[in-house]
Amino acid sequence: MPESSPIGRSAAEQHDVGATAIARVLLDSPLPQLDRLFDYRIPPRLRALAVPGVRVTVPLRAAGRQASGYLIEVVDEQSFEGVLSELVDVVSAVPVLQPEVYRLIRRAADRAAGTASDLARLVIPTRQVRVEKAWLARRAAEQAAIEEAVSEDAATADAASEGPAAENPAPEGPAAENPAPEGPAAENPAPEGPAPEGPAAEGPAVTAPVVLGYDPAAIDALLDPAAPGPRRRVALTAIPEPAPVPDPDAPSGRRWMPAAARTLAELAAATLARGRSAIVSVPDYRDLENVAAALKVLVPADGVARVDAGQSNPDRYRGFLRALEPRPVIVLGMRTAVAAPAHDLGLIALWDDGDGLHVEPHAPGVHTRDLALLRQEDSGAALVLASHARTTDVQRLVEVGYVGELAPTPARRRRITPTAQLTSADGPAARARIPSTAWRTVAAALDEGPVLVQVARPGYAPRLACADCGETARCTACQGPIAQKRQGATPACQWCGALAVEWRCSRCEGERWRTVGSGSGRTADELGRAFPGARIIVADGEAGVQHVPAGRTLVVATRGAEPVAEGGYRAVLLLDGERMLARESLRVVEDCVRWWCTAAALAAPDAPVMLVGVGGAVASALAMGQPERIAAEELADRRLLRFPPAVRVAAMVGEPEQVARASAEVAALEGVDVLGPVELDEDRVRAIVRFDYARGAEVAETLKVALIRSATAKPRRVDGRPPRRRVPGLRVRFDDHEPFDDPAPGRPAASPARAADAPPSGRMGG
DNA sequence: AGCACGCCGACT
DNA sequence: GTCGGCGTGCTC
Repeated sequence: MPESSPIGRSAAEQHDVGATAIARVLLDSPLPQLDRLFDYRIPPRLRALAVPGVRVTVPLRAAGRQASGYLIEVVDEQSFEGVLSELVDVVSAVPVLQPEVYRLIRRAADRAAGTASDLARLVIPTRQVRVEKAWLARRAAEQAAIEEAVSEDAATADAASEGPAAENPAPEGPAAENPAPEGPAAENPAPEGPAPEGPAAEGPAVTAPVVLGYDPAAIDALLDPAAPGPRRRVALTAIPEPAPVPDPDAPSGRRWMPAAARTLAELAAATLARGRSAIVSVPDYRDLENVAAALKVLVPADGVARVDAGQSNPDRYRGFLRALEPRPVIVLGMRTAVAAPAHDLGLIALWDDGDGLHVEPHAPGVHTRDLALLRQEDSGAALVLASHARTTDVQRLVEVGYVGELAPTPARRRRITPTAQLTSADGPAARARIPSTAWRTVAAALDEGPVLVQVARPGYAPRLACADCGETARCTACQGPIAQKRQGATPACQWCGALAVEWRCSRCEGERWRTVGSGSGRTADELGRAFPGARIIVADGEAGVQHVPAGRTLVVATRGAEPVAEGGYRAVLLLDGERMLARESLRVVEDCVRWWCTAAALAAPDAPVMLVGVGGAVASALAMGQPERIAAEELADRRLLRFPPAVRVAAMVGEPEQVARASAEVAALEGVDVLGPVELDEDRVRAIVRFDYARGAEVAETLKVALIRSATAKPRRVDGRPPRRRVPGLRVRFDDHEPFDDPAPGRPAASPARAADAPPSGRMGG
């Protein structure tokens, strides 16, 4: 594979002038039948620009005569037996799809019967011509400066040496006066602002690459390319505490965040200090801001490339181009960060792989964790799968010996105390669903500082029922669940938003309803009565809370919306465990444990954490501070049932004949079985393929053939009727998070407030 | 997606 | 013989 750089070696340099240079091109098309490389001759005028990774336009009979694509490689001999066309143009000199990333998306697409171009579109931001021109000009200027330096003093070892520091000095900053080429951290001063905690930094604040709270030998092995695989790929259990990071923008000069964010930043900084790049991928924006804030104290701004979708297009492209430069960088982003370019990748760190946001909603729906695993395998970088609560997927990797385990010192384990739900007592505490022991603990903790109460749902009353017959109240328009947002407010449908003004019970025609259950608002009211004198704050997604004041403060938060309190909460109470566990889903237990452990990690190190109303093996593992055990038990259950992640799955949706044919083809393979089909609507069915990991390649290949067949099949006339529309086609999705859930068509897009009220979903096949 | 190509029925 | 409708399949 030829070395590539943003300027790059040209085809002319790689090949004798006159020799036939062939460009192999990935077309930018979602059609599965076009998902392979096409050969084109490179005309002499384009030889200098035609390097791997650049965007090109090519002639393509049909498809509007021309298509765009990416030049993947330059070869001497064509593999297509026929007359080749010529490249029409090289769109820009920037090699946006480098060979390493192409290999990644190619393999990811092959695993999921998807197309590489679908993944390329996700992973490469849209081109911004102005941004690109500025970047190219700057790079050219830097190149010129280097050449000048070399000619002025050819004997200078720095300038002549290989390696990122010499190749590419920072454009501004005293890089020239700082001849300490020990990696990029050494060549740039830290940004203005307070020095990091710990060992005081003198002179240019180069932060000691320390990862706090973990065995230094284990961290060394992790970042040592010579260490054995399971020491370089680890399931890292995060420190379950909040941690302070210096932040000049914060009122107190410090910003508190889950310690995990700081750990990720420290790992990335340590990698950068070793002269290699790091990728940090987090599920959401809050995590991203935290890691960015932690990185700010550890590395110069120039050392970080942000590549998240939340940015403006120009900013995103700028970050992407920074990642593309041939010198080490920390790439920080969400799902797509794991597929970003990065010079000499030394670390891939993924935070909280169980978070649903790591599932890519766009085709082919590849999970960030799988992309990270593939990238690790190809690049040989270290891999950190960090979380508070291990997923069954990662547990499987641990059990097969592919990844090792890395946990903070045992003293830092977090014990979550199960607390029985009281049944008969009365009073404000009972009405607020708080057992008396927990009430006493919270009352005492409030004297010392803020207390967190986690509840399952936002709003006031999450469910209404008919006052006469008890039937759950449903929207008269769309059958959605009806909830009351505030006390006294008119209830409204959670799906379509219609106000339930002239509501009637669908069973008994009753006209009066009553509330069932408690949302965050109602719980807050009740807690106010149970703890008079405490200030109550509600954080439920709709009302995002950034700052928790000190003093007698009770924070009532829905899972996932918990704010961080300075120094940590003095107690954490997890209230609706039983209800959370009642959700019908393959991954309920994993999800619940993740929500609980994430909230528990916001408590001060020695503060009590209580889980109300949950018993059994889950509660005892949490009581021992060993959520990993739960993952192991869950995985054992899935093995018995032959459910993911013990096996892989692929959902096939489409017309009955197509699904039946594809089903028959995959079912013929060994180690493969098919569940269904079940009817989805009038003309679509769904079947689910289950297969052993070792059969993945064959299953994906077989389904890709079925997809091509479906995409190229012409509409067939039915009963001599005019050409029937061929809308549905066959759709295939691998390794769905909830493979047995109904897609429930017609429902409005889930918002955080509505997520808990997802329409009914049935599990099938077990 | 579009467009050529080929097979078959109906015409000069 | 040859024209043209439409279904099939390919795109370097």
